[in-house]
Amino acid sequence: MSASRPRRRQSGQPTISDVAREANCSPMTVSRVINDEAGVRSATREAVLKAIKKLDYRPNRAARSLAAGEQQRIALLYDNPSTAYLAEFLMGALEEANRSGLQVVVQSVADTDGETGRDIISRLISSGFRGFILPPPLSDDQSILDLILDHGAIAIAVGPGAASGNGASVLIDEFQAAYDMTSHIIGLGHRRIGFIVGNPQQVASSLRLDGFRKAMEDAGLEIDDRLVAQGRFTYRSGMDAAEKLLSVDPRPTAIFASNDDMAAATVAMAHRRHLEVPTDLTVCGFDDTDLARSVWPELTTIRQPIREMTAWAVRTAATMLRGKRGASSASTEAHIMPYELVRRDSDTAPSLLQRRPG
Amino acid sequence: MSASRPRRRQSGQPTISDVAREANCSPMTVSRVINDEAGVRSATREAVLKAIKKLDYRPNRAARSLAAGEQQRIALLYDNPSTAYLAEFLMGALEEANRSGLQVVVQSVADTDGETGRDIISRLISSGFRGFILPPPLSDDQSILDLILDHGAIAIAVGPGAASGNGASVLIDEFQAAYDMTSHIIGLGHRRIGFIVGNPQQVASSLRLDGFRKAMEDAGLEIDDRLVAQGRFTYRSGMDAAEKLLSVDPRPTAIFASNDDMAAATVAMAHRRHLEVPTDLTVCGFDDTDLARSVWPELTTIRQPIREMTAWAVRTAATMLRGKRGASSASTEAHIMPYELVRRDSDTAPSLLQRRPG
DNA sequence: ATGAAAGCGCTAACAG
DNA sequence: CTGTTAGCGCTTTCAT
Repeated sequence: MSASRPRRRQSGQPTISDVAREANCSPMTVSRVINDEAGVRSATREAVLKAIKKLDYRPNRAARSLAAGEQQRIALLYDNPSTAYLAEFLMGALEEANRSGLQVVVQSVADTDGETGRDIISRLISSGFRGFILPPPLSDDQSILDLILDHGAIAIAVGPGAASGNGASVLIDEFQAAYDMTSHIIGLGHRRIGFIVGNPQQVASSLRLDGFRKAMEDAGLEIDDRLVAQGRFTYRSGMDAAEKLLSVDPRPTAIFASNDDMAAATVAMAHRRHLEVPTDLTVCGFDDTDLARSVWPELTTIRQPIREMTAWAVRTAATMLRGKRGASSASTEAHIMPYELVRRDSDTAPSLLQRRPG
Repeated sequence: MSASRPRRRQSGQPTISDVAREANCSPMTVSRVINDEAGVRSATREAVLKAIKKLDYRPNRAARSLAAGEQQRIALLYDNPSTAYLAEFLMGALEEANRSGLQVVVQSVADTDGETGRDIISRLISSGFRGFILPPPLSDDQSILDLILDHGAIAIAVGPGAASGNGASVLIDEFQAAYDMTSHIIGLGHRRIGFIVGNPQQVASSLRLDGFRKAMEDAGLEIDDRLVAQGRFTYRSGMDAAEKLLSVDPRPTAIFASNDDMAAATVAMAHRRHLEVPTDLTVCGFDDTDLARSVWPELTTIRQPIREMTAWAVRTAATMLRGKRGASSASTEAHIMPYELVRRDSDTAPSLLQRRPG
């Protein structure tokens, strides 16, 4: 009578039921264990864990998100940061996404034929996105953050100038990092130090400038206004700024650029003007992107753990996405990561000629 | 008797059944339409399509891969290409993956604590990966390609030197591109032209060199062996090579570097030696990565559509993955993409002084 | 050319 | 603390 229809099971992979059988419990208990839910006796948990290991069981993501009805996707928005930064940013995100079992979707927010950033975000939200990761300068745009949060979605700001009132963020102490680098340069014996400011739209820029100013001040050094030039974080803007600084008389013996791209440009400009680095000019950067190790001499810079920061952002988004309730509680978290002054070959003490006593 | 338990349906998203109801057919027919399967009357198909549009139906990926039992993931292997290249590569892959509904996993194949590239690939295959995308220099490694193909998985080579016997690949005509660029430089009036070779492990390197050689030959110019320097595609290696070339007497009036990183390094080195670019030295690159537009002067280079190439690779992988049968037929496909000589500001005719008639 | 039934692997909801 | 049941949205298999 009951002709048993052929079963479909295709991938030899073990399933939750296999584990349950092995551990002598129900699939539900296994589910609880793999989801780290409370309310499982530790003996049972142990048994399940053992069975999982024995069978080398790995949860099937598709089944998981289908059953849970979750849209395990988060959007990585970006608006033209430097390529080097973007590459790091992507790598960090992808690695962690893989680990957390999320799908990340990368979406440019720049001049996408008529659609504004707000349009794009609205569209993403209505297609089911509940999580967004924002690198600078987006992470500083409060109106974008608000737009996302107002729709009940999650926004994680990476490298914003300051932890904003709402939403999670991961950042380094920009002010202190710039302060440290400036102090380092002063410690080398420099007195006339130029500074190249970054994109004015990014709060981190002014923070770095503030750090520079404070360090100079604390060292009792005056800041020549002609020695602070405006840049926009691009190589090109760095060349222009460097040219301006190197034309000042007497010219600076050191230049601290707000990022590596502009520092690399400064080195190039110095060479064009027949100045050796670091002999004639000390040049320091910020970020420690790939570029810092590409140019010659390799740049002394501040290592900002971009990859790790993005990874944290993705991980946090994943966590917040799973814990549906109580969004408000954790959502204001700010995670401050350590930076590091990496000394390489682009800095040295000023030459005797340059050091003008008194 | 039958107390109806609460239903779980969560996402307001329309499902295949909603479409079926709207189109007055069964879910199965809708499934056939969205999968482009044969055997649906065109009238029926139209109706379904209309319903899909009306409801703005979008297939649920999780359900799809669960039911089909497919592992919709492909691995992007990489082994330390330049950051600029990597960023382009990733962007192309991610965009397309999003479109094709695949999950991409990025995996470094470089010195990952004791695990060799082969180990990593074996592990990935046994965790269910059936598709791999390989950028250079991996795309030139026949043993890696074989390893993947032998396991019945799919490998797509991006930018290999030549379309390998088996497996799909996407590339540009490296030889012809280098030939064109060299001809362009010759056309400007240059006679003493230096060339910086790329990483010897990449077949594309020798192809570019061959193109250079052939163009010189066809123009009736002799190649001074001292004017061909070995590099490794890195900025650093470019500096060394440029230094060597610029020390040759009489020095070249133009240098064609095999990629933008080395071209940028050449510009930097020229500046260090107090040569203006392009007035004293024409410098041309290859790839048109971000760097080409970052340095000053902006580089004349060959635009290689990395993003589009990777996108094609992902799309093809997706297609091949879905069409389970007849893997051998399509798997040898080679897709040649167009390149473009992008003229910017780093080239010009040699100055009169440099042009030594006869 | 179309449809009905079953079930992919997992988790929500409700008992016990 | 643990198990039972139903069903997520889709595709397979088989029948018509």
